[in-house]
Amino acid sequence: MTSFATWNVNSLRVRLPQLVQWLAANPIDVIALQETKLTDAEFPRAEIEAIGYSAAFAGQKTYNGVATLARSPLHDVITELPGGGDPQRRLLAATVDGVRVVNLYVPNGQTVGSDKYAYKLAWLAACETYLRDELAQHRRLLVMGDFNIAPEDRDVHDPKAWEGAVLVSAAEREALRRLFALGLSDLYRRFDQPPQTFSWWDYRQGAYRRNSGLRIDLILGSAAIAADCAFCRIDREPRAWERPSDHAPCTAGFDIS
DNA sequence: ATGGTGGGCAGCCCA
Repeated sequence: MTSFATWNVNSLRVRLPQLVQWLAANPIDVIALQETKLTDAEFPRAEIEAIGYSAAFAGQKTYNGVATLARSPLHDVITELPGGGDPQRRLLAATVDGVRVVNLYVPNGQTVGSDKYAYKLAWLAACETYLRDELAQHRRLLVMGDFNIAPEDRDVHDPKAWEGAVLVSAAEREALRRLFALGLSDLYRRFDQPPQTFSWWDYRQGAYRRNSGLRIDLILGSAAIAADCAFCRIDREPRAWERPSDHAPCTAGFDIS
């Protein structure tokens, strides 16, 4: 079994002890991290190597930042969407053990109609073009990260309250559907799952305690790797730890022959 | 309640 995970840690500096704890308890081969909020110079490489992982990272000061940790070497690393021009560090691709792994931190979008929302949709369109190319080159492709989009109403604790809002709006879901249409499937939905399972809960108003969450952290797989997927789950336990990230880690396991 | 909480960095930005 080879296991891949994704986790928006909301500051790797703050969450490093929790990451180390979680990796000690879970046999993870590759983990994609988002919102590291560290420059590359500040990346805790020694601490990561000490627990047996190599790392590739694309960081920036204060905001965003992605990193991919792996027990095997990371090859052919890409740190931005082709064409460049975006100073925000939101994408990191690497090949590990024959699997192309794309780590995404999709823009939040703030509110429908805002400049940040337009940036989100433009970013997703550029990402679609990029992923089409990656799919043409790699039979086994995983795209995982914080998509900042709940794919369907069943991924939303209160669809009526959220109707039309950012993270669930029709244009965002359509952009995500276009990624699926490339030949990527939401691995979580390949299995029976308990209802009302989410990956993110707002820090405010006791959202986690009330399970007022959304499933916005996803693992997408190309057909070849999806066929080998044995499980996909969300581990909500770390969200209940002291001083948690607002996101839970999501894991997919594969029988890769 | 155009609030609420948390991270980062210095009175706001961003989620």
